[in-house]
Amino acid sequence: MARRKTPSEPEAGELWKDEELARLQRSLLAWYYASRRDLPWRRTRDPYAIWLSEVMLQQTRVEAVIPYYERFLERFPDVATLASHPIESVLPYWSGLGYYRRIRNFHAAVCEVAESYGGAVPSDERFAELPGVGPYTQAAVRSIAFQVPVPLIDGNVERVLARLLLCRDEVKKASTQKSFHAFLERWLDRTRAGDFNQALMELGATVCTPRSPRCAACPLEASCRAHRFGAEEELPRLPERAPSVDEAWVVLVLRRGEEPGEVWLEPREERGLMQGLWEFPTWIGLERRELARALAATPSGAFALLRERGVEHAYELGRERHSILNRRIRAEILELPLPALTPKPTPEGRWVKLEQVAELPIGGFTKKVLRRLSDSG
DNA sequence: AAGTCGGGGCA
DNA sequence: TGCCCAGACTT
Repeated sequence: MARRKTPSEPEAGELWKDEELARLQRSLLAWYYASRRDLPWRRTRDPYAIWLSEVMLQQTRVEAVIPYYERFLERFPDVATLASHPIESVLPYWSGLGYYRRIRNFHAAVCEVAESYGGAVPSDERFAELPGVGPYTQAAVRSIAFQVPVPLIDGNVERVLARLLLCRDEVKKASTQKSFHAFLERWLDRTRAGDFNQALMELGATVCTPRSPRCAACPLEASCRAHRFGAEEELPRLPERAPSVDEAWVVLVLRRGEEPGEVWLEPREERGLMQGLWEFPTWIGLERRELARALAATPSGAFALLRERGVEHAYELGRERHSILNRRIRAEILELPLPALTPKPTPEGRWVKLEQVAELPIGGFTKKVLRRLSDSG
């Protein structure tokens, strides 16, 4: 009888014997207890803190999250504290971390927990109804903070399973996710779901890495089908990424007053990219050729662009590289002496004391420019 | 199912 | 320079 894919056909995972899954479960957990990293959110059992860590860790590396996590938790240690502060005073603690929608959703969700759940994070299915809580975060918080026996799938788990099962389908496809979920339902240690889930992610983060996986150190090596066929590096299959685009910025720094003085900042629109974040006036979208030509001139080719706009003098503060999503940005930062270009406070912008910039939400690039200003006095 | 949404570190 | 990270939401 010919093999054919039907919904009733056993999922790939069901080809594994219970006995082998039980053995792999034990070696994975043993490895985890012996090798896990000491991370801040592994030192707490507080659902709020664990939830915060999971939100920060979305699409963001552990090392990048740690300082933000500690600063945020110090300022907003619990549901009641966070819920009692407006989003405007919370946003600055996310400045530079990226994906700013996450903190807006988290704040809204925590407010809902304060109002509708008496401040107690719900451990049941209602948790998944909160804004910003998707399939991954729902399973992560419920299993890690409440020991609810639900499996989870993140980028690490996708990689480990694609290799272990030698799955050549795109891991993001709904059908692949479904078969991974079915496999995990069998493999999951239901008495220690939180540890099991973290073990799988930890393995993906530290051993079963995207490139050069350390198979010799892997507790699943003997059973890994990709390793058996030397196919580790080919997996997992991910959807194609949009090609990156070069972008050139000219960033204008306007200062006034005694050092450290004030700088002129403008808020981004309340829609689209980095909504509501404050930034220096910026000319964006110059052609690479145009900026290259401008930068090639002396002392700064961008001055030519300024002259076209009636500005005669400017100091070059330096150049900066930055990346936002698929954009690779090269920026030239210019300081314009007043009154070369003197803006008036409007709803679109205002003077901000340098010591008070930290109270405004800003992005990673603005942060880099500000660091330059304080470093150079 | 595809597009949007940050930023950084590493081979 | 390309890759991808403890994803969720909108269309």
